[in-house]
Amino acid sequence: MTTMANEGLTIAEAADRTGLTTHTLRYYERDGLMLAEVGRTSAGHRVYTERDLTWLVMLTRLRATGMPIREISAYAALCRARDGNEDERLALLRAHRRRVLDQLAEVTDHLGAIDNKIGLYESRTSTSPR
Amino acid sequence: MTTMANEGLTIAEAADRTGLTTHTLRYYERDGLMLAEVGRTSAGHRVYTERDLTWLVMLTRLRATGMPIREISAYAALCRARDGNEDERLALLRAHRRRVLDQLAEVTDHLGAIDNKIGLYESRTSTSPR
DNA sequence: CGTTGACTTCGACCGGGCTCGAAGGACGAG
DNA sequence: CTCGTCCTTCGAGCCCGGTCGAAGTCAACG
Repeated sequence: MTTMANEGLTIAEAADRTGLTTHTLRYYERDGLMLAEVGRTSAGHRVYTERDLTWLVMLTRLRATGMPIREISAYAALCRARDGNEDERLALLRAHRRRVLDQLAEVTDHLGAIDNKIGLYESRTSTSPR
Repeated sequence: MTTMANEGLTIAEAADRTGLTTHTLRYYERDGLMLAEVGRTSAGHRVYTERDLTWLVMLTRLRATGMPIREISAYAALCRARDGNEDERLALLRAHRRRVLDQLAEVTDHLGAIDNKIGLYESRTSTSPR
């Protein structure tokens, strides 16, 4: 099974392209993380569109920056409710952005301290820096 | 019970000063994360020294930058084995440093994409930026 | 002395985020 | 046909990093 029709990928292809596993894709869908219902073939097999893929990339970014599944689910629900809730979505994203920035700053700070420690070891042993 | 003797804190004081819970402190100790055996009073109560506190701060930094418990345990073990294993410790820290840097870069990248998304919403709704 | 209260150990449990396996259905290749 | 592959659902299991509670001990205060 290569492509199906053209536009419309199998779950395996979607997994390939997103770097997620088929198990994870099904899990995300179950948990209401998809923006829109994932299509099915007559046989009941999932069909992913490019739109789905695009969302999965965004979803992956949100996950990779630490947004909890619950919150992504909430965001997806807002998007699904085609309403004038854009400000809510925006607020959600902005709150996330803030948290990520804070966390970046914190990690950077900790990293500095770790670097100091590394510096101490370097100055005490024969191991040359870098 | 306030201070005990002077220098030498109870677990509750150590918890206060590190921001960890007493449960977590005991858990860390059980898991071999401490640099040196934590002292005990005659009654069997833990006594934390300033040295312990200093290490707990470092430990917290390692955790906050994502070093797994296992690896911290390995590092602590190296430190406990008073040997010429400084190069191993250094290697461990440098590997961690690398991972943290990579992760910072990745998160920053994802954040950029999220910012773009935010920008789109901002340009589409009445909500003012900032 | 008795009561308080902070401590001890031990082992069970929790929440998040997957990860996996069993059982069964479709379909194309040979 | 039959085989093999890929899919389906469902529910259980796993790893991590704590988190909690029960039951017991000890020192100090009144």
